[in-house]
Amino acid sequence: MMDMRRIRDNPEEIQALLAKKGVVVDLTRIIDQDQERRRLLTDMEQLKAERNRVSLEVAHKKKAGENADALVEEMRGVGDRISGFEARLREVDAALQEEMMAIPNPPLKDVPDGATAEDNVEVRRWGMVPTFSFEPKPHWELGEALGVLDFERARKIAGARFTVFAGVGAEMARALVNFMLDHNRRRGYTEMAPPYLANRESLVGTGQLPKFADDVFRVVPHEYYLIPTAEVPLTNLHRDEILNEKDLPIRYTGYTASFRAEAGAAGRDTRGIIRQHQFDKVELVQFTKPEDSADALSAMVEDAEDVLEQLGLPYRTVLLCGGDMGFTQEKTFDLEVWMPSYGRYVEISSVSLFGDFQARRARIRYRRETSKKTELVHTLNGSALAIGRTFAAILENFQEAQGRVVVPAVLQPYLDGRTRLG
RNA sequence: GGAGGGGUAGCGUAAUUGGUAACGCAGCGGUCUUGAAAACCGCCGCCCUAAAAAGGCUUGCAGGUUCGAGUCCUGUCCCCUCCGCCA
Repeated sequence: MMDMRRIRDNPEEIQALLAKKGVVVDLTRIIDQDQERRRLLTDMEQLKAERNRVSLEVAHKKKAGENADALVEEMRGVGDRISGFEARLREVDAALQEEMMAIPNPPLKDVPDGATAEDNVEVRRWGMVPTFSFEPKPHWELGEALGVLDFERARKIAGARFTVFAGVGAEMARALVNFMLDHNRRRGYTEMAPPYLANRESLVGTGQLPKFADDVFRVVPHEYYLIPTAEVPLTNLHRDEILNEKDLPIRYTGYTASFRAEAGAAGRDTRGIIRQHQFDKVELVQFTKPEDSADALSAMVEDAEDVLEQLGLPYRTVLLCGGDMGFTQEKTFDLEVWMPSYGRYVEISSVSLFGDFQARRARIRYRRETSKKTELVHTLNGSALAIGRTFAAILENFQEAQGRVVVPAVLQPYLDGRTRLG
């Protein structure tokens, strides 16, 4: 959620920034609502002040054995007026809240203009795109032939867009998780293993709800949601908390499964394991002071990039243009791994800065040592990395003519020294 | 799931028949001291405000009764103990 004061002070600037995300909003109504809200609030508080004062007087009189009926009678009317204000305030508040919840986080000024992924700006490219002396196979064919991916049986168990990692495949998926967690831990992140189900409040906090209810799985009849990313539980670790300045930055890494309904993506990436209802991911989450968040973003991008470099996978890093960004982000870098079957780079990590947008929704603050004031923290997160897509990239990039696959050196210790699949 | 007990500031505890949240510890600042400790004084929940004053809010959460609710009523969440079930 945005800072209302920011909207009040610079509506034109906000509107221009939101336009970068392709969002057109009329802020004048919100500004009017906010004005109305604050007017009601001050009027009501004045009445409450009167009530508090007179009630105390009643108490004194009664204690002294005097009659206070006149005052009580007078306050009865005040009480009714307060109730009236409260009711109206509730309405205005709810309406304003709903509007505010629906406004995306405006991108930072240095986010490039553009409408689609075509307009993203490549900032870095690493590694050699492999060339093959034979016809390379897509990962779904390699995986089935090697017996490490079983789509058929996953369909029987759950349905489309699910995969069974079988045998050595399961081992390698787990090796990837362990490798990434160890990697991130060595770079200063504390490992956390959170719940995979979260309540409504948590999803509102990170921004998935109320607007994107169609994208997440809800566990009926309970008010639980399957987490669409570890960002939800890891960020909500500190919801409704006031952190100590000296504890910042706080850095977490965690492995979880992630669940996405992908309601709008029917027909895209239907083959293979690129787009699944359930996938594994190792996530990075960070809480920083506002002045530190920009540097933290760059560092987090490097942390994720290093995972790919350790694995030897060719990738490029792009700065997303406004039109390709999500609802909650104010700046996002995507890491895209080379995927031979696609003949292009495919997103394997997304590293984002959220400013105080999530912190305001989730009430995550810290106390400044100097001023003793509470301020909202900045939150960031990024994948390091998506396990399924990494798995697919390894199969495709490191395949050999006979259909065998070379295991990256850094994974071999996690696989009893195994050098190849197949 | 059932029965009972309990949620008050970071922690531990108070609060006459309903009368407007108190105390200790910890923490912060200060006095004193060569330094430290002790002692003493002050601060020590949140919001609103550029800030302060003033004001409002705050006893898990949401409602209700009342001039006034930590206290009474309803709903709900969480924790503890026991029973049941269970990886």
